[in-house]
Amino acid sequence: MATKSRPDRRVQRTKDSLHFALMSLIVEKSYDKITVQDLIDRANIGRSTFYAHYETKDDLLLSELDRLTADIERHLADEPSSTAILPSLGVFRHAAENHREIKALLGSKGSDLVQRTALATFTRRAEAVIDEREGDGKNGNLPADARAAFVAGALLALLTWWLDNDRPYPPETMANVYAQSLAPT
Amino acid sequence: MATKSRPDRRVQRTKDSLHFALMSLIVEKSYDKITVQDLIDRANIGRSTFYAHYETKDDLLLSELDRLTADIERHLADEPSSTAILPSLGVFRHAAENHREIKALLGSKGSDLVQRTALATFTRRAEAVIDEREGDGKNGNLPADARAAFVAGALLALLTWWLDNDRPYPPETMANVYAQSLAPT
Amino acid sequence: MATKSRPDRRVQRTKDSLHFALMSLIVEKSYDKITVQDLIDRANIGRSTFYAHYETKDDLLLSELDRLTADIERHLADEPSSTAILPSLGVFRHAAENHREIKALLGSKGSDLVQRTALATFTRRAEAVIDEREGDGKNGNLPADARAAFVAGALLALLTWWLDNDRPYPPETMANVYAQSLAPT
Amino acid sequence: MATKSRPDRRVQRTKDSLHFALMSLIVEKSYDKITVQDLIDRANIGRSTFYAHYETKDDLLLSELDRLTADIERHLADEPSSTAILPSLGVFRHAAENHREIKALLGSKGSDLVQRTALATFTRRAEAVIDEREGDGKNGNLPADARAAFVAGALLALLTWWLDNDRPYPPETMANVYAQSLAPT
DNA sequence: TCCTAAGCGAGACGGTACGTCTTGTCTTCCA
DNA sequence: TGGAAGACAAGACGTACCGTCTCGCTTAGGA
Repeated sequence: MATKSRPDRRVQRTKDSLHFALMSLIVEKSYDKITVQDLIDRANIGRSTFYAHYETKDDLLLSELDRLTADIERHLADEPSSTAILPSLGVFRHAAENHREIKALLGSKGSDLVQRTALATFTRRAEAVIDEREGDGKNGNLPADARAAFVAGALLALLTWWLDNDRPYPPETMANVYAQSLAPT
Repeated sequence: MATKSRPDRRVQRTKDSLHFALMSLIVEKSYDKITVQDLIDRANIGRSTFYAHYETKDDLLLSELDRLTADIERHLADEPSSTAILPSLGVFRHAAENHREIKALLGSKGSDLVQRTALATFTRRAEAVIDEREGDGKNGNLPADARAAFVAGALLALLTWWLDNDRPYPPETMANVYAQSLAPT
Repeated sequence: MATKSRPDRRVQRTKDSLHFALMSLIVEKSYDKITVQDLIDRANIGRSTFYAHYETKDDLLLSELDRLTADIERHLADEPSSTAILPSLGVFRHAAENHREIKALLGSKGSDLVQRTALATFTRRAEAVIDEREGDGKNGNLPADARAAFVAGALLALLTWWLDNDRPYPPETMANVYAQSLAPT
Repeated sequence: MATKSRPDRRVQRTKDSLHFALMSLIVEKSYDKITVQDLIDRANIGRSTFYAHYETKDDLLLSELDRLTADIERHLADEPSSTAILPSLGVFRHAAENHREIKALLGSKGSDLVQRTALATFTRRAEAVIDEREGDGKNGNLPADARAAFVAGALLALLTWWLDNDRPYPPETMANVYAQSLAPT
């Protein structure tokens, strides 16, 4: 039969309200002090409506994160990773443009869930790049997974520090710190 | 008047019970699923006794952390930091010896509170070392605080990854990954 | 605006459960040994639901009392108070009919809060009657408030004693004791 | 040997302190808001010292009560109970003399434990008097126990009301209210 | 254009954990 | 060596959220 009726326009409106509510609340207090009640009050929706769309508060957060992750992964992929394993200039530039949003999620007000997810993304990407270059044989004596954890952790820590301190240097400087702190591969 | 009466021996016994309870529980489930009730059941103490000694669950965690931080900082300080800014071999060796405890606190079962505290410790230490070497003029064009965030984040990420994956390589290999991934200073 | 939304049917069900729970518990142990936990276990409701409807355990008790007080006051008012200031036969008869409930609240298992409230009700009523008859001039030399306290205390004590001793005499005898023990006005 | 220790003078000192502490606290807040901690703070004694002498807070209260009860019972017994079953003038006079203490225990700030104990004392006494007069045959048709409950309750209520309202009339007036409100026996 | 199913707000509910408070017991230290 | 100090286990308190639920109202979209 497949009635597959067109999705109700109201659903998207509700999700948008929640998205907006979360981002506006996270500026005011750290993520884990935000309650579901806060969210639904701010979004002007009913309690059950929230749970109709998201299983938990973290579920909502992850749906925010999905959009950001996609963006960042694109930046990691697009840029030719010259010397460094993870190309960072694009990431810092993107973070500068959306700094309010990204700082909220990634910074000290955010959730460690975001940090963990981001670290996993970076690590996966780094591992892929290393595996690809493996043919060189260079540094083959050092385990690839550990090296991936290193570069991913370094980049994420640098990015988080930069945002938490309100971007004291331009993206170019940050990319330089990253590239020149790493041993040439 | 400074009555300064000798501390009741029972107090230490209670704190020890709680320390043991926390460490044994964190092996079973992640830190933020542990309730105060779990702790006092395991430690066989009364609810109010817990709150007589610690303000919150996090307070207890931090008191665990204090001991570990002191240990690790000693290892960071003792070792002559040859090339790398943060000398890592001692840290990995120490972590290997106390891996159960440190994995519990630092790993994915632990709290991001521990991660944040450890990162702050590492960063502070790195900044001190960089400032000290500043005389060299080398790399003086790159901001010291950002470089500190980089090395601290990299070391902590590497350490956390290593412990979470049950130490797949010996400490010496890990220290090598760390040292050789960093650009020579 | 007077939104005056229709009362949720569930609310009444919850209150009924609590009413029933209290009355069934007070038979088993004296009122002040009953905990809020006992009540919500017996009523099969959640802890916060209890506090959504009543501020404290006493608040629930008073809400029970309100119904009883209304009943009793009606009996005091309806009966032509022939000789005695407070007409008692109706009260004893009413108490006989609802003896389980009234004994629970008023008797030694109940709370002194109930005693105090009942005494206040009786005293108020007695004072009203005395004031009304004041025209007679009789006994005008004795203070009305003290006389009211006397008759109210006597009736309440008699009633309480009667219930606590499982009504050893019929209501008519009790009303006689009351009426004939009082000096004719 | 015969250590047969003379009661340690300190014991009496401790009890006195507690007596004083209770009486001074009951002026400030109602009996059941007073905690054991309040008592021992005020009396400047250790917690275990309190429990060495009294089983509970009520136990201390009852020990206060014992002294008062003895006094009052003497007044009930001494006076020739002319017409009324319970002779009241002595009681009111005694209560006037010790009004601070007796109001504290018997009044609205006190405990219903005191009320119950006092009521029992009065009732027992009244029953004794009625039994003694039984020979007359007068009123023999009315049950003695109920009549005792009546007169005891009336006297206690009158006394309590009088003290709670800060003795608005002299003891003689109160005794008159009592005597003339009762039917002549 | 109507009508019906859905989405929705409002909020009651059972539960769980919190941090506080008080009780009566038990241990330690001091005078 | 006995009493003051106070740590302790136990458990009730009232509060805060959670995730589920029931209720009518509103409203979009297919007929």
